[in-house]
Amino acid sequence: MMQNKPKVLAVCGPTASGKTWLGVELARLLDGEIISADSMQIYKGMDIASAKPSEEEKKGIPHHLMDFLDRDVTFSAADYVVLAHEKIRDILSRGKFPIIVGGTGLYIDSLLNNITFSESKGDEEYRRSLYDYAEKNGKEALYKRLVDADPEAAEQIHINNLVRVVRALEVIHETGRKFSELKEESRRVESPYDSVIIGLNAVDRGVLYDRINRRVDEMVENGLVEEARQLWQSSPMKTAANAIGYKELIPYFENKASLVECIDKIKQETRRYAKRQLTWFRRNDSIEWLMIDDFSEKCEILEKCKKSIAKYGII
RNA sequence: GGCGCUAUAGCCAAGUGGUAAGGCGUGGGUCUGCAACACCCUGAUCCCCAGUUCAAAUCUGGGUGGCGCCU
Repeated sequence: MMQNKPKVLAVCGPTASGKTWLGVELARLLDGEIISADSMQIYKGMDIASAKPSEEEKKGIPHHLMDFLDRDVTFSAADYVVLAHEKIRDILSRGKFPIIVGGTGLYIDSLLNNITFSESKGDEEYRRSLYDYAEKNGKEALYKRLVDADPEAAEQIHINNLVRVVRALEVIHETGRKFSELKEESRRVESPYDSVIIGLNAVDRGVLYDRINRRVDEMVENGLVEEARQLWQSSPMKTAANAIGYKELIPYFENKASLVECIDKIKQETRRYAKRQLTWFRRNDSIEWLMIDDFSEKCEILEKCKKSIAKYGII
């Protein structure tokens, strides 16, 4: 363990677990600034669906990498990592404490583990040709190409996972190297940070699901449907098109489903998303978990959190 | 009160004599440039009782529940 690496704090957990609130409180406590690690809050607009904090909720704490990209721009974990490292350096140079807050597991892990993504930026045309190939010859045939080119990578990617098979082949095509080798090399450089990760979760899954359901209802009260309608009628989105809360409402706009049905769908998709987030974070055993249903008051969570980070010498 | 229909996993639902499809949800998992993505794994002895038969979720009778109609 290197001694003089700067300390960085991260708050992760499933959606609706209270990350935003805890992050702000910690920032106030530690004289810190927040760097969002959320693949949707990155975008401008989409305020309600992505549950961006209001100015009031931010309590004057600077929030970085949030609300700065146009919706028609593609963004990825590789882009995120570059920007986030910059922000951390910047915050540290001003003597402030960087706090990463978000639910996008890939972003957080890539940043904290200092993953260096391969040079391959993505060749749209080649990518399309791979999908065409799969369409014409079957996904088995495409998978076979990966097995031949990089058996180690093929072993780790399921034959049905077209998206990943295509990406691996694309990287191999562009770099002339094996995907599995590049992946191996990407971990070589040690992280420049000494990170402490706080994870928020509920012992009782039902507690989390109730919060999600309630929050979706609040979003609707706050104008989610109008926000969605505007996006639906406006420019096409790239990465942002994946956001939960918009695509589920389209059947309603097209008069193919009732509003209630669509809202229920949003709740369900959000619950499933939370579950996936949990499987992602749970495998990281360096996370200090805080169970939100153990506390009746928010301040108790903060107190418990202070104790957790005190162990790492942060306070 | 009478007549008809129906009863399969949390929900929807195939199967009409040979030993329970599928979908959804749920739970678990994978994840290195779209990650709020993509993908994988996951469950039942068929309402109850009796009978027919080598063999019944599948046929017969009765019971119970639901749906519809009639007086």
